Amino acid sequence: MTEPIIRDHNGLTEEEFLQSYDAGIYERPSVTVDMLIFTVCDKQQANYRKLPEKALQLLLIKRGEHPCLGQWALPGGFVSVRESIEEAAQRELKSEANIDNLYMEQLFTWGDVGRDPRTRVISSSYMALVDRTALDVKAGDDAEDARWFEAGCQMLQEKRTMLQDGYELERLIQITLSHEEERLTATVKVTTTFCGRIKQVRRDIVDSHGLAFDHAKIIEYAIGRLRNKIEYTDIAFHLMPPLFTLSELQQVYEVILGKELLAAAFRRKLAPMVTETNEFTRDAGHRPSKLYRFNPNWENH
Amino acid sequence: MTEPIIRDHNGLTEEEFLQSYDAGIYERPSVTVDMLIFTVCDKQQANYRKLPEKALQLLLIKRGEHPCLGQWALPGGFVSVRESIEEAAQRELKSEANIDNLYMEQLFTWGDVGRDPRTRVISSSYMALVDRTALDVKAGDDAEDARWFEAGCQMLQEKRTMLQDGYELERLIQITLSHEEERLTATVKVTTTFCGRIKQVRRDIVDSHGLAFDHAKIIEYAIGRLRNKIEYTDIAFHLMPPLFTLSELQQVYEVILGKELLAAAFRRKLAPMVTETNEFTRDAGHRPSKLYRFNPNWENH
DNA sequence: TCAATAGTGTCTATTAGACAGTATACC
DNA sequence: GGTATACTGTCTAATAGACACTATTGA
Repeated sequence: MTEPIIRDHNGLTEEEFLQSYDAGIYERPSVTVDMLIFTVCDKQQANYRKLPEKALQLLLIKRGEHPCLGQWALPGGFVSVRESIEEAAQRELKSEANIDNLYMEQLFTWGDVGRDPRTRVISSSYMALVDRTALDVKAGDDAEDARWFEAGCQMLQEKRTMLQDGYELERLIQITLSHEEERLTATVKVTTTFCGRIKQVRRDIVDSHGLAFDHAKIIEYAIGRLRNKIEYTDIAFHLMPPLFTLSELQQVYEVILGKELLAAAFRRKLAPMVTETNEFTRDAGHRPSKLYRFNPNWENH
Repeated sequence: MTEPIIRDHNGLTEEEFLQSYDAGIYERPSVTVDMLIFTVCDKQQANYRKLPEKALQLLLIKRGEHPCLGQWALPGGFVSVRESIEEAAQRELKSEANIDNLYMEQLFTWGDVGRDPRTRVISSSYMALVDRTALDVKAGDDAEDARWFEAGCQMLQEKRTMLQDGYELERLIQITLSHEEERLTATVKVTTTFCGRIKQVRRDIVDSHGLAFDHAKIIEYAIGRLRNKIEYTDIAFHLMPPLFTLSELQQVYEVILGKELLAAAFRRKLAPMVTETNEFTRDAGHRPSKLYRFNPNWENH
């Protein structure tokens, strides 16, 4: 690919141009990554026969510095000019959850002007899904400043207003994050406007108790995406251990979707995504359950 | 919300901390927006009776400066520290397509280190969908440096390699952009790795003729997203004029999905999304077609 | 009249929801 | 035996695909 040498209106070749290029003339924003690291864990079982309930958990870090000192924030940090955003996200993941190889997906890049009181900060959010049993316990669990919070997301209100040529839909969504005595809550207003055939969505934080910056918005967005993608992709398996029962899998779906599912239909639908093994659960106080493994080739039957 | 005054390990309050905060100590990347402005236009009809074919078009700008001088690029520009990313995207849209109010959605933020030879550039891509009939003709159409290119996206090769605990799927996807004599092509390699239950996707540009920077990757990603979202959302209507026939709508779906659809099933499926009017097409050389309007309330029947 | 599109009816295959009913370990 | 979960069978409703058939215009 030997291209002819092209000169610009100043008579410079590309090489000459790049040598004279001054990158410092414009003010630049800072770029950070925010990690949403989700897991599913077992809650205490009520009686020896009952199965333990599952809960969706999110890793948060207590801020030890201004701004938002003492509040809980998503793990994250600045992207250096010598690493890609993905690399920064991986680095953050390694340092916060001590995990190298896990599922990670870019969610959204948040770029409002007043997001951070220090300076202009643009932040790419990434969602990571971790199998709890593979987690290094030391990270997050005991550390004074990093904790797994049980995450809940509930709709408080839905208001529809008709306009001349469309409507406005305003939903108030409450985020709850709890870890033992600690309980953080926030309300996010999600406004969907449909005006003159154009659809627009905006998110505003109505109130936020104990959650740093605009992280309530990001968490609301992430849970929505997780709920959505679990319906038509296989991401849920990233939350499962290598061997699992179909009941456990169903519980994971139920806790994320926030509704009960019928076992028969669930099994039918997920059958192609799993391979059965010859192993069974034991000592459960009831009929043992067959253990399954994820089948990565399910999409091409 | 009067919070107690909290002091950090240096004894500073948040206000004091922010006053002493020096934003300039770290090197920062530049942040830009890249706009993928899609339309659907009518191609020449072969005979007076035939309906005109539809084509998917994308707006590209000829670069008048280094780097990539003379190549075609997505419209875009730097995000200033005093505007949000959305505002920068809107501004770019206004200046390139002269449209204020249209559908826009953030796609992905590209942050590899060597993307731009000038300096470290992180770029948020936005997809905008425009009804061609609402477009200001002066923008894009005649301008020497801005043109609508017919966009095509075709799979050239699919290769599946089995690994010990998973597989790797490598697809070569060819992007074609043409405007009269001008014809740009690029090949993007999309590698999906499924290894140890972790799914990862990466994109590499294999070759790129006439397309600036890594824009081939971005275009491939955008067309994929468009194809995907048209199946389960109503975004296609942003490409339609206020009144349209169901056949036109079907043609738009067909050109985006790259396959033919059966009219009966298509009409059944889209019926709830549209409202019929009393108007008809005329002078078509065949049976007139009823005109429909988008029904923004379709989701709650 | 006929070419070309518009629009409908219906049969079939597939899938999701509902729920009853059977199976099985462990205390 | 009783409890709690595991798992299957089957009826029904809804939906998608296929395709034949009818309708309607302008040249």
